[in-house]
Amino acid sequence: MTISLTEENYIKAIFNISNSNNIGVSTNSLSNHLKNKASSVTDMLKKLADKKLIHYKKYKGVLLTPKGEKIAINIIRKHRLWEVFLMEKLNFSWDQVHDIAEQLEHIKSDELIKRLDNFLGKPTLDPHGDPIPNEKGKFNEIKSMPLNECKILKEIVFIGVKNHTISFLKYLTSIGLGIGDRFRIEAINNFDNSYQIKVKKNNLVFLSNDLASNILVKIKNE
Amino acid sequence: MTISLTEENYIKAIFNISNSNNIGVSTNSLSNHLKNKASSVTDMLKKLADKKLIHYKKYKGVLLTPKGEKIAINIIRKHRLWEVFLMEKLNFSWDQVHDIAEQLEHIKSDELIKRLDNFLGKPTLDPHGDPIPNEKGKFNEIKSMPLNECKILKEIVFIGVKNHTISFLKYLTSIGLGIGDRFRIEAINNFDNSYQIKVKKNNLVFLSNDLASNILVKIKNE
DNA sequence: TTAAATTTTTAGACTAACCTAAATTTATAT
DNA sequence: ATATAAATTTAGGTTAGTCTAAAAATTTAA
Repeated sequence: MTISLTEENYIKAIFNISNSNNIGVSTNSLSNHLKNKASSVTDMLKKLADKKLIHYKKYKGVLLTPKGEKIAINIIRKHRLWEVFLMEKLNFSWDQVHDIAEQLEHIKSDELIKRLDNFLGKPTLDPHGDPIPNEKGKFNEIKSMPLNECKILKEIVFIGVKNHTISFLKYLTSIGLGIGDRFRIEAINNFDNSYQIKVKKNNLVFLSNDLASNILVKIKNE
Repeated sequence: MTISLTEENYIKAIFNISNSNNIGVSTNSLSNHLKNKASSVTDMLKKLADKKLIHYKKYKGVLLTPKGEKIAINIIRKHRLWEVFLMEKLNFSWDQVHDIAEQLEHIKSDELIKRLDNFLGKPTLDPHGDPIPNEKGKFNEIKSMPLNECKILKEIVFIGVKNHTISFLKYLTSIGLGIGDRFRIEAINNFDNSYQIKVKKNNLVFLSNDLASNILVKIKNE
């Protein structure tokens, strides 16, 4: 069975949305995500259901079948491996890799991905701290929390982002924050729940609660 | 102006055919090359002509405009750079790289190609000995001749192939012949113009004239 | 130089993936 | 509980790229 580029993008979108919401994916959420009209989405859902890639009942939202999920995970694996390649080997910055990987993820060759994985040293995390599923599709889940859930002053490790927009990533770079960096919560302002943190030897940085909610961290030594 | 993947493939085909025949490309030759019906080709030719990528006059065959040629050369540059990557970095063999590069050549990012080129050390030849056009589209033409034009026993350098099929490439590998290798013409059989050559310390190998016509060589020290 | 063969184009249809507008179903709010 | 709002689907249309069959132009060969 061949799966078109467009079908791949729908499957990936269903996976991403259901993974963050953990419930049946609505037609409208897909329509927003893919910037297509809801009626176009309905058309495609019928097609994917015919191919047994999703469970679809009119008006009830969709979920991937195991077969669909396998395809989704493989695309994500390819996307993240290519991101590592672009950053590690071609020296792109973490805010430049997404759009190119969005194209590369559709290249069809299992052998290519196997060799790329080896070439990169079988990485388990992509440049944004997201886990790379292994060849069998298993994710190595990392326990993390949004920074704004830390309510005490502590030494913290920055391990990922929730928001992947270029501007957000560039902002983090501008305040000297990169994946794996340690920093300290110096103050939490209780009037607006904003944060003051100190990254390495840099000056104090103020972060709104909203911003902090998009920074994934773990407590040092935990 | 955006150019679809299909349009890119037509442009590339026109370039390749006109470069080997050096004359206007016929509808039928494109039809054969692309394995599409001639009527489909005609449709696309009209579209490419509207976009000023080809010169097209009904029944008269086509040629690329400078604009079209620039696009063709860029695709070839990308194709060949990716082939070098696949072989040099991912250890694919020279008979495996074509099909994957056929997909990778359509990835759109000038920055990516610039960085890939640098990463690979700005190679000038691909794994089959074909020249890689530089960023400005200039080919470094190598003077070569088909082996079957050598009529005297000589020391020879293997620098390219005319036939790029997997089976031909595998055959050359099986007799120990790789790009850059030197070998000696030990005999030319005048009844059928077949060749006997000695590659390194290997035994004598017999090559039909037809086979020899697909092996591009230069005379050593010329 | 004209008839036959070949090549190319035109005409009309199909599919995938999109769209708008209207109809239908489900959710929400008095 | 029912009217209104929101979400979803259906109906019908468009475009890109393909196809088959028929018509037209060009080439070839007697």
